[in-house]
Amino acid sequence: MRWSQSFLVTLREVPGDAEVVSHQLLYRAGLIHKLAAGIYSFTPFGFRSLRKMIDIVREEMDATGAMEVDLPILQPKELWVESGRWQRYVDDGILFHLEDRKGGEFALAPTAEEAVTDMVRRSVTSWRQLPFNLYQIRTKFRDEIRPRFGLLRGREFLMKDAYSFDVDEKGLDVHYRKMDAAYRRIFERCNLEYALVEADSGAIGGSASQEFMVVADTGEDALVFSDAGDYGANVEKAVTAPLPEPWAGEEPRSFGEANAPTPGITTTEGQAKHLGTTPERIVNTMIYEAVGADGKAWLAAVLIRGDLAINEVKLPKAIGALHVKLASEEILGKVTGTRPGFVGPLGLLPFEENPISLFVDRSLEHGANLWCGANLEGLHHSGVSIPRDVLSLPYFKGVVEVATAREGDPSPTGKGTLRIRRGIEVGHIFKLGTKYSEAMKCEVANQAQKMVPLTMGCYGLGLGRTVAAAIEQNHDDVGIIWPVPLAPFACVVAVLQRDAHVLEAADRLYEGLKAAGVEVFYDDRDERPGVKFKDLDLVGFPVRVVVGGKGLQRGVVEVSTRRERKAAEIAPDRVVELVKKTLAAGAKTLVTD
RNA sequence: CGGGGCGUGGCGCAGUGGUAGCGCACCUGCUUUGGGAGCAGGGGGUCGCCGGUUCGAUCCCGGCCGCCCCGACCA
Repeated sequence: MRWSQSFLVTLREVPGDAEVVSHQLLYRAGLIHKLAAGIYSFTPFGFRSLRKMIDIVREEMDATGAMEVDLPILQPKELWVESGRWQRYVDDGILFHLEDRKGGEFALAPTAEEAVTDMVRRSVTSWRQLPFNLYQIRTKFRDEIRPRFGLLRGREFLMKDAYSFDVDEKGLDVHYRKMDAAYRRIFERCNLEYALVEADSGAIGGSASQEFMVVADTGEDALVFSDAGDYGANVEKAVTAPLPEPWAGEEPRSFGEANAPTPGITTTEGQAKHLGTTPERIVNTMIYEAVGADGKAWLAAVLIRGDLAINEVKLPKAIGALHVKLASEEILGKVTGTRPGFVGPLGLLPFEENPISLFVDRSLEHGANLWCGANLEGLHHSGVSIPRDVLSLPYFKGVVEVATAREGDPSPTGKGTLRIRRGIEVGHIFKLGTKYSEAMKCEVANQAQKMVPLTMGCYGLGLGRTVAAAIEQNHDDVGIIWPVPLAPFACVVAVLQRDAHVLEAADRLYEGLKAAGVEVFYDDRDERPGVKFKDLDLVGFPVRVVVGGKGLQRGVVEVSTRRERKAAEIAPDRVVELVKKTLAAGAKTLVTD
């Protein structure tokens, strides 16, 4: 492909709405265009990279024995009502939905569990037809509350989604491990530094789930790792080993003998300072409105050490609720008689005739000689002992583990301490179990002639997002440094002068590389050398061949890799061989012999 | 959904109650040609949309739409 005949337009300046580096570079290199918030076009160049991503994913999926299918994006509401997801997704506002001319409602699918389960249940009747794994690579739609960062969080995006079907959990394990291995190969082929973390399975539901995260400072997710290398989790899911207890070995003092005023001081730090203690000794009491699986609302009080924060993703599961949110100050006032800052666990009033449910975070289970709010404006109780004063309360319901993991906390594996980094979620694999097959009656006869719901897994991988993540990890201050497998073209030939003999030499090199099977682009534009160098660095061709009059006089052209940007002078007849060797080695450094 | 910001040529921006300007990009010519050239000439904008105030609105006011950031939320 010659530049002079291609549709490639680079930008000198960054469009104002591009915030993160992958977005800026995709834009400047002329690979994508924004059509609306979170909706992007791929140019021919951008699409070449996306296509390579597609091919890699397809190859690795096929290699596992998974079979490609094509499921509709436009899906009838009834299917989504059947699985129970319609209301939830509409309420959350994430589902694009529309009506046909007769008033029938449809969803633009954000995932395809329903569609694939429907197809399977109509075709499969016996365990003998199992197992299998079906995947597709198709556009998905999600009306994200806040699309951002270019391809990293779009409302329309390309995703590979796979769904495995087994007769039992054991079969699911096999599929899950295969997908895990395939994902590792995919991200390794893309030259990505990635990490595996345990994740919350969120709205899709199910038991085990793992996220594949590309480590990048611009990532939207916080990841928790053990520095011993044996633990990783999304911060939403992360747990720690029990924290050191500052009160260990102390004799519990009696309750309330040193009650102290804390007038107008509502922050934990402020109170600790005022009371001459540390935040670890302050009990924070948070009142939540919880909604249970039966749709009933109730109130929960959760106690946590003052130096810790409650993880509101972990909380619902821990206390047996579906959703939680912090109670309004009005409700808070009704059950505690005070305002935030002075709430404590003792003497909490029933709410609408139902006693409040009290939970204690593990960090406080053995706590002694603590301070807590007195449920009176400006007063704290002293000498609080959790086992003595709190665990005995009639509305105490249990000890839970709901603290947010922090940098430096001990790893739950017992080895190492936790570190927090940021990452971009590029893949997510779930063990769904029978959630959808039960809801949608997708059953087969097992060997004992009993009808059983199929055991499912689902495996998502964001393709555009992975391409963007690859740029986040592979760039410098002048442009993209494509990993060879994702580069729009592996190699570029640039001609510096349009003199006949120079052009002729460049043409010959370009044709020679093409004939040798190298994916080569040819910058044959009538531009000054400086312009070309800048553009080629920006677009990020892994290997560059520069043909100029001065070099030709000495019988050489210049070859370099984008990553090193160190040129070597090479005789033209050796270029094809060296370029091929360099590309085969990943184009990190130039192979010159 | 709460808070903040922004909509002016392809991109980045300035500006004014009296018919709109700069830089980059683009076109033509000449000179140039190894890291975003110089000079000269030129084309391109219903100033997001609707309404109001005004003799007159891109500017002031109201509404709407769109976009970006922070937060909440979120496979």
